[in-house]
Amino acid sequence: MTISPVSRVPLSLDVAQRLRAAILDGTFPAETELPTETELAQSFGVGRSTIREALRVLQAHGLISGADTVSTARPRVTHDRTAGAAGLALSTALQVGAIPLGDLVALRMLLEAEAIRKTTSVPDAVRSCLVTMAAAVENTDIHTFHAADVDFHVQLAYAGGNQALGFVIGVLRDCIAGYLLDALDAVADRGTVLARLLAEHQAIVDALDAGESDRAAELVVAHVRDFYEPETP
Amino acid sequence: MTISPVSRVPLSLDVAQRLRAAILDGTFPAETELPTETELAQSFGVGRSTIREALRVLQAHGLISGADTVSTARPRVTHDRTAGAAGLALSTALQVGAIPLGDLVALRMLLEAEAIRKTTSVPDAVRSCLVTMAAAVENTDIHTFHAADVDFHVQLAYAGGNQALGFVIGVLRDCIAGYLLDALDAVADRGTVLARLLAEHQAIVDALDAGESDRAAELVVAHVRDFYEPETP
DNA sequence: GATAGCTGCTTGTCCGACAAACAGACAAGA
DNA sequence: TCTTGTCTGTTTGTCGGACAAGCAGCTATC
Repeated sequence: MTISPVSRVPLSLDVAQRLRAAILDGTFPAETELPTETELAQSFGVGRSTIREALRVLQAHGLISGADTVSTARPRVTHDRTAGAAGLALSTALQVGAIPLGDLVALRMLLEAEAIRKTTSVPDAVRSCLVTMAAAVENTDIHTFHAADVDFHVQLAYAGGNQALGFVIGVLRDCIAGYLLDALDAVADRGTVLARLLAEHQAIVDALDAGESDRAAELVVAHVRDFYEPETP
Repeated sequence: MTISPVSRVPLSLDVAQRLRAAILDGTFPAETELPTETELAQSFGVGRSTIREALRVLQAHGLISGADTVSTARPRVTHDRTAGAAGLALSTALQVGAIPLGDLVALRMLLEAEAIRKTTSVPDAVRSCLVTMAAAVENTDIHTFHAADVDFHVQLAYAGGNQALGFVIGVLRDCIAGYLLDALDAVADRGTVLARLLAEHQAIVDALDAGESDRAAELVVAHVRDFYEPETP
């Protein structure tokens, strides 16, 4: 009877959990390089392959930066982009059908309305998004427009002052982005649609500038709803 | 010049993405076993280690069931538990993101109020949580009470019908759970506090039973707020 | 002092190996 | 014939070794 570990999780996942805990509790502080794979393997008493699998898991959770961007030979720094990972995971759940799109949209409306209600002044970053969008409308550049659109909403969400709110809205946007782009792609008369969207964004900012947060909240709800339920007039 | 792939992502991540796409587009239907690791390695033209790393990534995304439960030698079936993976990712992001507790609580109040406003009938599961809580009050059993408390709110959140709402509330609860338990631990007169919390939960259910969703929503907001800001009378 | 080359380390990938667990076949006994 | 025990093959989980490529730091040369 050599061993008899408590449960039956593979070593690699166990290591992943321990590494995750070590990162979260600050043993490996943020923006710091982790030890070498070989060092980790030795300190955990496992083989390098096992460590690599564990690192992949952490990477998928966004806790360590690594190969998803450049993957050069530089070791690896610690957590960042966890929000992106969460967005991806949420969007996966969405695609697989675990969560209906309509529910996500409803949630987004609720959150954005609340964030805007709490917003008193419009940050410059939001205004510059409007400028970018306007330029994109000229060129009928869907992708630029969409990027600015996303930025607009996220910036506005954070402007409300509640970081949790801003964060979740950002994740939701990441998650819905695919659908949005597809929808824009499928639209025949893009110029008109983009112009209308731009006008709606502008109206929201105008309402906020006028100090009418509640009206801005209504506008944003309508803005989101209309886009996802174009059939309802 | 043997190859020159577009960017510099490691093979394993590339394989992971292709596998992910294959799963999402139905090449590997749900509840089906994937091919053997060796077969996958051959069909992708890579080594088994590479496939294993890719599989870990998919597993972290919740797209394939594998070792997180039993990890027995049975091959592996496909997607499920993507929501759980998304929850973990979101909660990780929230922890790492150093989001103030107050913001999390505010978000939770907003979401729970909305969920309750949308709730018409109280599910039996929620009522049984009340029973469990009552028993826990008798024994001053903090942990059981807390578990039932969490279950109560999550069940109620899903009762509103919006799965995304329930989902996010569950994640938020996970994030806040640590704080909550600590707070309960620090309380001197636990019996009184638990009894009061139980009464508040009961009042929420009563309001819902009476068809007064709005009042129930107010009660839940007060319930959450009072717990986190005990100084404000 | 500046630059070019060398050396070592680290990652990404592959391969071969082995124990353990499981599935199916196959043979022995009731 | 049916049951049961064994045996073999397959598959996962893990390890170790191997090698190419990129990068850092040092050294030697101009």
